[in-house]
Amino acid sequence: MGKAGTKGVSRAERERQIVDVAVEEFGRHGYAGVSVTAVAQRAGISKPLVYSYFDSKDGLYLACVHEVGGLLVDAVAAARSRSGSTGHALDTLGALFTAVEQRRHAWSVLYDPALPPTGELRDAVRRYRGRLAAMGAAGAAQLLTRAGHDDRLDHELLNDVWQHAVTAVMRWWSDHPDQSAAEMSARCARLLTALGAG
Amino acid sequence: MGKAGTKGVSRAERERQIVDVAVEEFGRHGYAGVSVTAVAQRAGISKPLVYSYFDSKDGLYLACVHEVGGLLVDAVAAARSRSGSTGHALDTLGALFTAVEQRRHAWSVLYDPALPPTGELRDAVRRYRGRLAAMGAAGAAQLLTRAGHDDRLDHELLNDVWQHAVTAVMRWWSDHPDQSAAEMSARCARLLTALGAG
DNA sequence: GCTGGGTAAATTACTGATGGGTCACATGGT
DNA sequence: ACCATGTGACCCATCAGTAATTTACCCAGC
Repeated sequence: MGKAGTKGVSRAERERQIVDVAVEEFGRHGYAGVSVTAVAQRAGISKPLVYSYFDSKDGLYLACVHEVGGLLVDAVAAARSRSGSTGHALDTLGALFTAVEQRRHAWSVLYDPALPPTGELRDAVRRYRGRLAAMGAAGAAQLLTRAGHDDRLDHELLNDVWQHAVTAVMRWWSDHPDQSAAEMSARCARLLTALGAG
Repeated sequence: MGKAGTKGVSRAERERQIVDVAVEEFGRHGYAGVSVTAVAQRAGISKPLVYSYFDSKDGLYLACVHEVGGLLVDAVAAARSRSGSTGHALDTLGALFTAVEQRRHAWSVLYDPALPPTGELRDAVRRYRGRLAAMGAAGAAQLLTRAGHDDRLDHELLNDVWQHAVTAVMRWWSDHPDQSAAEMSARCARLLTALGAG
């Protein structure tokens, strides 16, 4: 690469570039599978610059978490407010699809199962997951109570299953880049009706 | 540690011990999150012995894959033959629960999303996943065709969602060690009926 | 019944590569 | 001249993988 010296890119702009690259890399290969060097190279800069802006690998991942966490939470909240408090699953899914159509690996950043099990990173991830679960699974709770079940652990488990199901859809979408958000919505609509759930 | 020299443990027995430990470690922390040294320590032996028996880290993981792959495929096959070719999802789940009650991390070994994307390991995992999908999702295919949908990609996606849903249940179970296999079956029965699927 | 060697079961100590993280320094704009 | 932007080179821990060696078991032949 060329010599040192500024290239006319402001810190804020550079941070956005780095986070963009990092979200895709972390989403693809997971926290453990990505090296800071790799992110720096794909962003066209050197490793110390990443550290100068984000302090550590965890700091970089944390920035990604806040980026995609905010995106997803906002999308689901907006969908819920549009379709009333009894938001159906399909509306939530559709909102997620359009929100991440340009950044399809965003979801995986929040749902990497191999994160370091301690520290601030884990806490931030859990907070965002919790907020998504609280919103996305209000409908699930309705389902259960309507069926006469109100076991607390049942609710927990159903939440987990729902979030993993979304993960499955998102990963499948990553493997089928030709599919549009609208097509994904239609596909999920077919699946949901075939399953008999509204 | 003590000196060198045999401790009166045969190779076959030692291999079983190592694979047992490795399945748990790999299931907990994923392929990338486990070092061969850690497996050796938890098995009470030294690293070179692991290499002498399994050649490489991939070789060790491969042994784990065959172990749990065989276990799971056999369990699902038996459940299917018991409940006729139109095996319901609940029977499959119950068979899985009892099969892995003593090794609850087995499923995660087959469904680690961060495996090295090339090589024999990936192929073996894909084979076992494929066999499980073919059996477990025959019922899903019925669901879709009965609802009038026969899109090939829809089937693919539904398969993925089903397998991720099982992953979710298995991970939840790992986090709730007090639950028995029977309780898990009952819980999943409640969830399935609440969802309206049979 | 002892002895001695062949072999299986083990270990300590190394190597080479990679990855997180740091330092001293270089460059460009204002 | 100053500060933000930017880099090459380095440090240290860890990890996959590999000698070289050491100990215990087993079984011939005397």
